[in-house]
Amino acid sequence: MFKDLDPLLHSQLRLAVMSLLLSLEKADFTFIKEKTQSTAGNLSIQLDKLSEAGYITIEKTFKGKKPLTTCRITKKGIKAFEEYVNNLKQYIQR
Amino acid sequence: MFKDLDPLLHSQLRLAVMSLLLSLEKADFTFIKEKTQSTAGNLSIQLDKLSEAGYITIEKTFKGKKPLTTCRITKKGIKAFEEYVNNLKQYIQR
DNA sequence: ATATTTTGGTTTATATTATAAACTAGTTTA
DNA sequence: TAAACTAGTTTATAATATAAACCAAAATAT
Repeated sequence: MFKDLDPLLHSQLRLAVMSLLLSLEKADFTFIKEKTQSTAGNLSIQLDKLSEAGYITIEKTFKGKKPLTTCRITKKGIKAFEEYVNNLKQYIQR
Repeated sequence: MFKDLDPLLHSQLRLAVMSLLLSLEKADFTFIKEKTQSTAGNLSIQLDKLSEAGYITIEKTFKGKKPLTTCRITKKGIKAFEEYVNNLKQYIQR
């Protein structure tokens, strides 16, 4: 009846990150932080978890002299997101 | 951009309970336990939290000699659920 | 030139939440 | 009458989220 919801995606911040990346090709740390209104510490940890799971890639470079962390969603991440949304529909569809 | 998701509803088990009650008028403990595939202990705690928040009512009676715990969703619960779903749409709508 | 603040993060500690295991009280079945 | 089952609750532990503290380099102000 109720399919399990991927616990990695069933988190407000991680879901927001995935939602952003899904429509954006790529996004850097600061941009994601602003859009999701998260603290840097929390975002850092949640990005690591998504990366750890293979749902996003994290690339650390420099823009001029400043560090730049760029995130992208992976195919695996897109698939997981879609499945999550499908499962979630069972819970919220009236 | 991303509205906060009511943390009380952003939990797989509590959301499933609310989803059930929304379409069912009332449901007893054992029925909810079966439908949600949850353990009694976890369900007991999550029902208390929903009740504590005023999202459901819990009525304890007896069916013959056995205890019977009946749950119903409240108006406040329905409203909270609808708002949760609305907010959630920002995250999952493609 | 040097002290102060800002940027772009990470790490560590703590509070919250979820879950499992153990327990209670009474009932039915063997 | 002992064993097992029903219908839960309570307590302990594991997992998660979050905040606070920290770090290094760069930019800005004095």
